[in-house]
Amino acid sequence: MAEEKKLPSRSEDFSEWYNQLVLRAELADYAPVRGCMIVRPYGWALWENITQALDGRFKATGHVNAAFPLLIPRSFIDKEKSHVAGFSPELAVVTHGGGEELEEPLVIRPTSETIIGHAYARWIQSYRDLPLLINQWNSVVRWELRTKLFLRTLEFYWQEGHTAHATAEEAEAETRQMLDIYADFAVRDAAIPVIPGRKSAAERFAGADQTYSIEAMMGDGKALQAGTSHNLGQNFAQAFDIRYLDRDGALQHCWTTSWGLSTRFVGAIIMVHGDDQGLILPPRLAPFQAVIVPIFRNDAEKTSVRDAARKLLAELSDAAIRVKLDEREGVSPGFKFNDWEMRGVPLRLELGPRDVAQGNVVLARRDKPGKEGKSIVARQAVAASVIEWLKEIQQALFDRALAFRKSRTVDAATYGEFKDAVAWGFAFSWWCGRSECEEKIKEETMATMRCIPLEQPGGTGKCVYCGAPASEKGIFGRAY
RNA sequence: CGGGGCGUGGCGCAGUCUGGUAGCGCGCUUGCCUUGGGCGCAAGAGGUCCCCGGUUCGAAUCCGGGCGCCCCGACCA
Repeated sequence: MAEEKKLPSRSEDFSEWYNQLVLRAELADYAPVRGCMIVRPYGWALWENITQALDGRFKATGHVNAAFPLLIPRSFIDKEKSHVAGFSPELAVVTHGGGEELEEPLVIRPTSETIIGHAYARWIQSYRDLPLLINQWNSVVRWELRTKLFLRTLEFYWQEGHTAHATAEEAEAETRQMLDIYADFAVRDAAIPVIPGRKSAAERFAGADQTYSIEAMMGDGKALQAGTSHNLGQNFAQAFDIRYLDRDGALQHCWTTSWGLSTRFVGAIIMVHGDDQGLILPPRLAPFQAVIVPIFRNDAEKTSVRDAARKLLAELSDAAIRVKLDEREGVSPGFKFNDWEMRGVPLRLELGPRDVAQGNVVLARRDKPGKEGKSIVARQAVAASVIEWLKEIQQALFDRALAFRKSRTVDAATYGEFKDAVAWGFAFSWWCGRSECEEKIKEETMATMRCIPLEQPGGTGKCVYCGAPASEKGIFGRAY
């Protein structure tokens, strides 16, 4: 078989493996504008499943969806001083409309804190209006210098939740609740182990008092921030006059939060689970959980196999399994096997004349290559087996990813150990909390403080860089 | 913005050094044959050689300028 049919090896050239996989699995394509991405139907189907998994959780916790405008007056961005500093360099600005130069330039939203803050100021009068819990699904634009499909594109799709509360405690509880929701989604639906934690001041969102994130380790040992939740304190409330009258008749500023998870997460799924054959999708998010490949030699066999395959399709669909029957003409079963493996379908069902005659179906799981992952299942037990196997695969993917992360995470106590650790994975080390140490580490090792995990070992130690007393350990790693 | 690579049918590339008929593989179309791991055979379709200017009898090729894309760093979800 020709080399060009294969992906570059994941272990030899992770970056190129990733790029080609995204294109060949037909998740996305390059757009005419640099750094922009066309999300193809298969990629969008995956994203839709992500959105549904999250949206259900948002609604279950009292959030509602709305839509705010794409265009924001330039002056809005300038109202919150650290927000301006953080976002100005990467704004796309509209200067003309209807053939005329605009009096005030409009920016294409890089995030919507400002325009939503403006609306909240008008909507919130009383403590009775609180909390206000709104989410929106949209796309935003940030003029990034270096882009990569899904991981960092000029325009990306995401959800951004924006809430306003009466007290600091409520805002903090909301911020943490949403972080928990992201972590739960990542673990249960995407089979991606994540480390929930607090960001350092240097890594904080522009305009936030506190930023939390879930951090995941990719298949090359690098870190990816997979979701963020910000406690904005009263910063935006003050900048946009979001105030309410409390029970005692006193005028108070609100406490606000924002939280987001983007199409970047698709990149995480690819980089955590994929292998040299292509994608491996977690069953709970896979557009197709199973694919049926019919096999036949002549017209007589074709008819009987096709009829059997269609019955099987109906039966599995009735069992609420997302299943696809591949009836494409003119391509061999072998081609289809490879094709669906590239696309990461968790389970393949092979149905040929032998199987029809013997009342069997051959099941092949995507996460175990070759013969090891194949078994023959009695026809009447197929639906039950598929459901069982999908659960098993979901769990196996998580277990494998967690084992991988553990194998590449070192409790580095010395700076020497630390440098070795971040060259290929994570270091979990004591940190004094000073930005100077963080900065030096970054300069010398290219590793950044990913987060201070919520889960701490307790006790105290010495900063891995400067040796000063430290009360918390941080996760460090090279990041996307 | 620094470093590197590259622009030639849809995709991947050769041809550029040394100017002279635009080529190969894959893909695509049609027909036959195949189908249990990326089938085979045959016949076809498809190209402003990134753009502009210059040199020349003649430019994909040489010279000048521009544009774009990808990769690696700094910034970032």
